[in-house]
Amino acid sequence: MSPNKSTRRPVVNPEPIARIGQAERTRAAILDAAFEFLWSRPFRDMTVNALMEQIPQGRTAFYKYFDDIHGVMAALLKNLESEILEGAGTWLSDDGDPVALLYESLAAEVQIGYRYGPFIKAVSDAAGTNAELEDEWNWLLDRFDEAVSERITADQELGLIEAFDPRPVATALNRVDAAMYIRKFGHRPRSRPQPVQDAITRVWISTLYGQQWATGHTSTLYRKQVPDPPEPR
Amino acid sequence: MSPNKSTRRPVVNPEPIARIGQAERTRAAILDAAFEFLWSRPFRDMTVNALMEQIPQGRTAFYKYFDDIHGVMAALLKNLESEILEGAGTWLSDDGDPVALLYESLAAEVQIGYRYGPFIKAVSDAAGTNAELEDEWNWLLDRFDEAVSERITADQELGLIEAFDPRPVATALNRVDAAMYIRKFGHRPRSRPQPVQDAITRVWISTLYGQQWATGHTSTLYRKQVPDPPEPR
DNA sequence: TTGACGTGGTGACATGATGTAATTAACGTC
DNA sequence: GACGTTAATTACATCATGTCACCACGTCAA
Repeated sequence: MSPNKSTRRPVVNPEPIARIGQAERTRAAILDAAFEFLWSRPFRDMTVNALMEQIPQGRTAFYKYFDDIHGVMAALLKNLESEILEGAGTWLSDDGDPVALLYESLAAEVQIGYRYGPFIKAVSDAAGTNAELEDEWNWLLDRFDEAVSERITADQELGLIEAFDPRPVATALNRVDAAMYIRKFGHRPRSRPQPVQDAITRVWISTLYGQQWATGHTSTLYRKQVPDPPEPR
Repeated sequence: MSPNKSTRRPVVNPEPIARIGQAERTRAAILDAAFEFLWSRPFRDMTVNALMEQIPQGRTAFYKYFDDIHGVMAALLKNLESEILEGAGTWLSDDGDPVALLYESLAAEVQIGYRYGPFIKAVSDAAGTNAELEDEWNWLLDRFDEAVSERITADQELGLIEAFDPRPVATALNRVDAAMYIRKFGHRPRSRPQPVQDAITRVWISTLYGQQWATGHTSTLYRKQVPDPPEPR
């Protein structure tokens, strides 16, 4: 292991010890600043300047870590992707009463949609301004469509769901969810999650398993004449 | 009625005759150029420059007619609004078999969604980049929600639709449509309209009137193992 | 100790889109 | 022929973006 004169340097520990992780920390600081920014302001106001004013480094340091502002969104989306994906997995894989499992899945998904509402809206907005990000976002949504589609097919073979072309219906149902999260949870103050969950659940269950299963699963009894005001906060 | 010397000028015909309408024609030319642009390229590429290169006037003439590029989108949206609104009116107002009327309404709406797909996507994208336009777009969608909600309430009182909070369900159903048009008809080549119409129809009818009415109204028989390729064009 | 090297960061600059202000050309009216 | 109005242009200021050359600092080998 003794390096001779012609060896440039040992391959181990190539980076200066004291500065290891500095790049990672700066990069993480940018991502944090972006996420925090999007919590209170729309994506359209998020400039490189606005982000870098929140951390000690100057503006151009940004370009050491990301190509542009959409690169930040792509990175944030990737971070979140796993959490989003695992949230709604119950109905997609488990055995048991399909209606009950679907209900549980949707409830969990609505929680995630509520929690990340402003960020989901930001990704959707950002996708409109950048082709690559649009592709990634659509690709993620398409994976949902595919997963739901497969589950529909399985239940159709079991006779639990009527025979119809599953893919477009899966797309339609998934779009309900995304659109509702963006619309109802995208801006603060966010709407109350319960009516959103009830509506989504009703649409999914009615479409897939039949109306008779839908009513029992809306957790609040609906009484006419009682409007529901948006939640303060 | 004879004007005396102190009268500035007669109120009639205040503009020079030969140039009457020039402004209107230029404005219309800008709107035409914008619409044509959006037919083949995404909103994010539509700059003032790109628009004004398509007509004889120079770039800055643009600002005589619109505040910015979003002003163009707002004007286009207003032009289209009437057509969009009248298309889906059948189910909302007429008497007769509600399922059949809903089916007709959705079929008409899908036609409009197909025809204006790229433009609808452009409006949606533009709404993400401008607060005023976002408000107008949401306001238009909300009017749909309100109209559908009223129709649901009416049919609930007739016992045709189960009792549930109509507003969130109306929102959810309308978002299915908008999201599907944007996703399936937003880029060219557009997807075939029929599977979209079938899926939307199924979701709406199942949710409102019950699954048993849905199947008869999907116009193509679904056979498994037959994938549907996107339409060329 | 010293000099080469790699890392993280900065300042100056070029670019491109935007929007405004002063100005002009055309034309009709009086 | 002077005047006013309208449509449009030229010149300019601004702002966000992205790149490039350079620097400061610390490590390591000689």
